Amino acid sequence: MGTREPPEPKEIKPSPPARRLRADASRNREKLVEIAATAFAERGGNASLEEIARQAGVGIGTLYRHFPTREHLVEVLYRREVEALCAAAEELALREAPDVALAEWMQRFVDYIAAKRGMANSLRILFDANSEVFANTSGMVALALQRLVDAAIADGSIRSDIDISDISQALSGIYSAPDTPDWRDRSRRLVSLLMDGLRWGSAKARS
Amino acid sequence: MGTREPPEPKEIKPSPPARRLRADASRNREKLVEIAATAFAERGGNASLEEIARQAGVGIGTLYRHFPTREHLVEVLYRREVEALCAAAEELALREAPDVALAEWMQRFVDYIAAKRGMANSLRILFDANSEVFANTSGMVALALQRLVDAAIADGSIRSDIDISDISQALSGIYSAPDTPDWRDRSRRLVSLLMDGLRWGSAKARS
DNA sequence: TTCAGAAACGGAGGCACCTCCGATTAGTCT
DNA sequence: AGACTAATCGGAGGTGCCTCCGTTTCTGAA
Repeated sequence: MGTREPPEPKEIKPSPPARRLRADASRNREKLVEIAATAFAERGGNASLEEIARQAGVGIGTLYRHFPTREHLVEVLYRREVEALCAAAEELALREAPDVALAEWMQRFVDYIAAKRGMANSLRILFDANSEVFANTSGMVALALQRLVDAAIADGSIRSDIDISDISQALSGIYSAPDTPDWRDRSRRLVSLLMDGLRWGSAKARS
Repeated sequence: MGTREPPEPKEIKPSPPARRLRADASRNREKLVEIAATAFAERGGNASLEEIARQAGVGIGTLYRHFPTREHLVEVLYRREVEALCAAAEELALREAPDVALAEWMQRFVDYIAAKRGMANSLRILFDANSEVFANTSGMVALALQRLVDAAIADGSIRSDIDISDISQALSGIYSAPDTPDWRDRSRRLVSLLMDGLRWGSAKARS
């Protein structure tokens, strides 16, 4: 399998008007994204596009029309997952106590990032080609985190003298740890450790 | 052309004993390196290995036996060029006045790095897989630079209150400038500007 | 010089990438 | 309903990657 240079970047740009897709087209696109999501999750950035097309019951040409390059496809999947992650934040905020929601979400975030390791290269290329993607998505994630943190502070369940950049940095330490078999357990412990730190000195702890 | 992830790193390690190659083998290897050097220079990191084998009048299998991965080949070419660069330093030191030698060599260095832009990806993978390569080669280059600078300082033709890390940083500013058509002219001017700075306040300038 | 074994050769084959274009079909107009 | 057409489909085809293994070439010892 080659490890060639990226081809000349071939503009990854938003398709301007985006007239409504024909029924079959949008069906196929949907199916492709679905299949691609699991394929990339399983096989990492090396998933075969032909295999994806085959599993989606679609010709390779159709895949390439919808996603002219591997990076287009990666972009769509990436956005999709970021949105899911942010949606999870809102959902957790409604369902759980603020500090529990925050803890749970941080764990998901770490899992999510860890899963992306195998695609580092594709993502790097994507961000190079279209830095907007990175700006948008990281903004969304920061916003989700901000809300969870604000809620937990307002509720008095975590201390108020930290901000999300502190937390981001702590999280990055966790997910960049070496990739051992017990990685996930370790990261769970670290996240809960972090949470304990956040709870310490909170209004509730003081009371 | 794919932009897949790197395959699992497949050990790029020194071949320990390296028994003498059979005559035909070393002939072929030589030819391959030769051809590959120009192919990579022209087409960047995307040069086709099959094309290289073909031009060398050799089967693709032969190429892969000598260089099991693209990165092995890149490594050999890279080392070769670094050695040439260092050899040029010695040669210039003998032939030219110390400050002229330094100026000329810095220009070559910048050209050299600029030529490597297209292979950034392959080099990155190579360095990840075998960081020794990077350590060795950058050490060699630093040493070459050190000698030229020492000679020029000893000779009094440049100031003595700088060290090579200052110069390295200045050079990196030059070669990381945007890749416009007049890039080379600009870099020549910048190098000569840097040289003037180095000469200023030197023993000779003071006298 | 001869020859046997080791070493090297080289290309067929299998998979993947991506393009191109004739066949097919969804949606629209009469 | 039926015809029209633009959008979509899908796969053949050319190229590249890399592996595998039967064939050829070299070399050192007899």
